[in-house]
Amino acid sequence: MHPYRTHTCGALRADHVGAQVRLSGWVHRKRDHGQLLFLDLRDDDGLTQAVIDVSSPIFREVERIRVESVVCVTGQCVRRDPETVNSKLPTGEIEVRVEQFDVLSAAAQVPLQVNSDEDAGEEVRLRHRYLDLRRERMHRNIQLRSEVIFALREKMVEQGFREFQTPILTASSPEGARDYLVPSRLHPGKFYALPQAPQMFKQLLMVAGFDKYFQIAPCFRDEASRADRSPGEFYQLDFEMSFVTQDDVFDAIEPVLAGVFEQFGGGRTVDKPPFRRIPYDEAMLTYGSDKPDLRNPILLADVTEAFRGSGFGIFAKAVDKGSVVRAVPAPGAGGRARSFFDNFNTWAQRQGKAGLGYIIFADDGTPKGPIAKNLETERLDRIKQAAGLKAGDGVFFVCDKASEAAAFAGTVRTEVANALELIEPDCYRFCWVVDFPMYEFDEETGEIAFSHNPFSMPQGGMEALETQDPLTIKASQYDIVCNGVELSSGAIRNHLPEVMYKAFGIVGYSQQEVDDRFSGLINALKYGAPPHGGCAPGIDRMIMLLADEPNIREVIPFPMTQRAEDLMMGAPADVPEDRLKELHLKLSLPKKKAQPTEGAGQGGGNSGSGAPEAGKAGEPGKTGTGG
RNA sequence: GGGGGUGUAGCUCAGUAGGUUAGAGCGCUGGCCUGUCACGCCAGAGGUCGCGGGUUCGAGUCCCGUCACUCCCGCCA
Repeated sequence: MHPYRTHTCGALRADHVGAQVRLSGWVHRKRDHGQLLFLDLRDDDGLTQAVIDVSSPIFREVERIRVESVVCVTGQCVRRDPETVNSKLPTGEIEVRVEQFDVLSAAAQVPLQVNSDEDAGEEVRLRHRYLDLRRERMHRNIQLRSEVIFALREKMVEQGFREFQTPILTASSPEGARDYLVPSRLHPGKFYALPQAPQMFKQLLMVAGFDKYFQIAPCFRDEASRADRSPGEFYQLDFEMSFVTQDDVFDAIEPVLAGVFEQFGGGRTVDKPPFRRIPYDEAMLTYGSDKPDLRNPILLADVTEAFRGSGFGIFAKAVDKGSVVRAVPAPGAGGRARSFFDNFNTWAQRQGKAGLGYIIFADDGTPKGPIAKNLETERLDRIKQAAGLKAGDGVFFVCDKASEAAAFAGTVRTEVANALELIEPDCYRFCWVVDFPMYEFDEETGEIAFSHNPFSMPQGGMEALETQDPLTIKASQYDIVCNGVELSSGAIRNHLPEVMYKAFGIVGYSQQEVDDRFSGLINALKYGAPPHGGCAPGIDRMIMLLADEPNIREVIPFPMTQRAEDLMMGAPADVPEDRLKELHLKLSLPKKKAQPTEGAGQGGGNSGSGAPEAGKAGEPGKTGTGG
């Protein structure tokens, strides 16, 4: 007999009755009746009940075992009496009579309860992640993650893609997020950067003639985290294709995404390819967002003209000064109490906005509310028409500069739909947002800047760059969005060096600077580069959607805290002086506020992390180069 | 960098208007219980109320500072 197990804990069924079996696993739960004891034994595969009674010489020993200990149980698989069958368990028709019992590893009292759905605090969960991951929900999430990634690989290969690896130690990429840096021992004062994405490498693979690339790519960014943004590192399904148009890219990835969501979406409705395509400008106007949630039926409307020169002075004046008015319909809210609308107004003010005007159309169509009193019937009709309103509806108004109005109307759209419970349940709604602007005006610097990826091909190519106002040029840039979550962005790339120089010239880079900063890529483009493009959907976010988790850390086995610390491993950590010396580094730490040093660490007990208290390690990253 | 929330037993939380001995459930320890499956019953141990300072006759509660976790803005595809 195998020293540990003949079966896994989810395997035994009625047809195993009579067999001599051996199971190993964790003691999930104990039910001690004094003369009779039940043990639920758990492993990756499932749960099996083991039973022993007082007549056994090892009864006392089994009785002493603590939950979460790892044990090996040997005995006969027996059928349960019909009245004691547990229909909730796949193994519920049988149980194992304990004849031999070996403790493989005893557990101390656990700091969080594995066998409970009760949520533990995030800090405890992260500090003892191996215990947290034993819990059913987390265990399922991580298993799902594995299956989704396998399916993605399978489907990408089916589409003719090949998987490649690209360097982790690489050069700092000039645009975008802050890099994580790795000091070089052999090159004093120089640093590698961890890739924010394998962007340039995948383009170089295209130049190298590999037609279709993909990678489950780790990406590193030293930026603040959010509920949907993992601190430090995350994964993308990174891919790139040669000799393609935007439509070819969409055609390639849509079946992969739709397929995975179909397969793992738990029966929720999934949009069929081709997904809707929404131009950026329309997205901002109609949804108030560049990542529209299509589950939300509310469509915004521009009603600026209805207020121009109207009796509602606040808006009329603002419009004269260049503001716009966006209408956010609240379908069916006409019957709601006045307080429903006023609460939105106070909510808006708490957000630092001027307020949120509204009109209520009663069931007989009578317009009510302070704004309605100041508008003539023609104006009201115009608003009704533009926003698609009917009797029994409400409508909110956002009045502000165009960009702010769009963004806030988008927020209101979400809030109103939530309040009215209008979000379509149990579905995945996909769309592409296309035609992003190539450039934007940077209010802070007063200069023109790339609005997204600088390596995208401007629509209209060289001619557009030479003849158009830069702020009107669109990029061949697109985002894929699911349920209002931005899964990724992608682009048809700029593969022409002259166009590249020109594009960078517009934001103030000289040819020399472009050569200096992107030498790898720009040189490669000079030796025959295929037109190419791709995209990189975020894998963690996909799994988050599939697992229906509100937080991305719930689908990552070992995430860091919001401040990018690993509480379990103690990273980032101080390093000994001689290691710094070897790397030619000298610390120049920020001044600490004078503060009596705290006593012993707050970890207390046997946290087991082994991390020395080490005071408050100064901000990492503020390292100055030596010599 | 800024704003919000949270921090009380190993875990999840309650703690009323500042008042004497800080509670509950789970877990833990001991006892009882032969068909439970969130087993049940009885008893017990366990608390620097995150930390530091202040106000007060008196602080878990009020004030200031600080730390940690978290949500949001900035930032970031």
